[in-house]
Amino acid sequence: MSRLDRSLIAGMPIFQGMAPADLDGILQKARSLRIAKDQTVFEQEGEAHSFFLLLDGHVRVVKTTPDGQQVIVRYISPGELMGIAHALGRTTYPASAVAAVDCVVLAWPGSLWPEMAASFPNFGSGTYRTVGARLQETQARVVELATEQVEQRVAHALLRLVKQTGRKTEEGILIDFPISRQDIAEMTGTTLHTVSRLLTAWEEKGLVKSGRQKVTVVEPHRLFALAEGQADKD
Amino acid sequence: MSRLDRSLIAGMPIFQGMAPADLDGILQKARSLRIAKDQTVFEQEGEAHSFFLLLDGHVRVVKTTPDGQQVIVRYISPGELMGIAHALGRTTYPASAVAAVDCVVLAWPGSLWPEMAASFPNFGSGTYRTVGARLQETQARVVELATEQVEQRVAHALLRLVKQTGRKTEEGILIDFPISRQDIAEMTGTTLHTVSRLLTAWEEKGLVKSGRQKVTVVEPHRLFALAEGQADKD
DNA sequence: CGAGAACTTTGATCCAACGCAAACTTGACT
DNA sequence: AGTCAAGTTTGCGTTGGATCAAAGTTCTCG
Repeated sequence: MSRLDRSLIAGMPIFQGMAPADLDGILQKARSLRIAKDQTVFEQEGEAHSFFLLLDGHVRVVKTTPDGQQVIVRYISPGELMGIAHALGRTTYPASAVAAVDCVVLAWPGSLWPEMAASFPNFGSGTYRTVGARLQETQARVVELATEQVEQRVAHALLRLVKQTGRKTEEGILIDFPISRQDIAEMTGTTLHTVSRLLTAWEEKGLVKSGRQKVTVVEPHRLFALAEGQADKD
Repeated sequence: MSRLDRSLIAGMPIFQGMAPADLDGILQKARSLRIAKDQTVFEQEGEAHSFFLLLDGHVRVVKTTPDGQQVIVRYISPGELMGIAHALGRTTYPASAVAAVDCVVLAWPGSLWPEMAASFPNFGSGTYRTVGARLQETQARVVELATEQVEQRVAHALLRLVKQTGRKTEEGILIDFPISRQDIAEMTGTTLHTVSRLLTAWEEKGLVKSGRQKVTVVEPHRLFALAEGQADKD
């Protein structure tokens, strides 16, 4: 296994304000893994043996219902923790994590969590801040699902992805990993058919450009207005 | 202000395993407040000056959208913390808390949060466990809203309330505070009309008994089956 | 480069649930 | 005990999206 350099993680919010020696200590305990596209990092209901930090790539966190329906809980971007079941006092993962593209992750044995949080207070509190932030996002989503129409929900979902992982191109802001109509449907509680119709309609109005597993937001402001419920003229 | 006795809080999970002296220390810094029914404990967007522990009563936590729609995020039962914006690094409350009945709460200045978490590690970690648990519940709700029909969602909501605050009566398990059709609608993302129709239908089948601001679950098992998607015979 | 798999589009139909409207019931307050 | 407000029920028309069905595209890989 190759040696892990502290520069890999030094810039990340979670490790903010930690001494270089501490970073090295943390890295010493980590394994780094390469996860091929469509492979899972961890599996729902599986024994929570590890927790992870995404170094490179994009991962989608998916919950599957007993009857096989899937809901995408969130997308993980580089620098974010995932599989932190241990921090929540769970012994099993509440969702699966699937690589949306080839990924590189760091993994620590879950049993290390308590001592890491204790030895590196910044790491512990950073994790809790992450959990708190996710609670708020998730509650915002509950409000969306409970009060908004599909069109607004899909618009919000795209805007969130743009903010999280948008990459500027000459056409607009591209969502920086392959994402299908089905994926968007699973983020918003609708069907791929409805998403397809919405994207087509938006494309005709010049709000977005989209193709196979690819969405570019051309006019974020108008899409935002739409997300907030103001119907778009023309 | 009356003296607060440590027996008030000694049995609560959050304060588990804390020395009597610590409990006294914590209580010393608390004010106790009486909140009349329908009064707010704290208000969405308001400066997060305090965090709270519910001693007695029931509180509903409500988010209001810009266009005035309301969503009930959760009900708080005695022994639970609320308004812990500070623990999440917020300076403003993300929702309002309204007393569903006359309540008694303890309040601490929000500025005290960091030192309390530091001086009483059990209290700090207990809070984080609470936040983690709420994240999981909230994610479960997202899955519900995204995949289930209204009937299943309402059934799930009632079962959750029964579990949280159910009181046995000779008719069945009563939800132990006044709750209107409108409230149930705001918990499940539907309308009071639909809730009313569902309750009427369930009452005819003998699953529940309900009246003005009152719901009793007569046959939890059958309601559960319904919540899981198995249609109820007859 | 040709075939098949994966993804997307589009049309047609249907229905769960909403929105509106009006009546009814229950409790609270005077 | 009578009035009013708050909460609930119920009917009816409408509709946003789901579902079903089929064709069209774009990749991938042998």
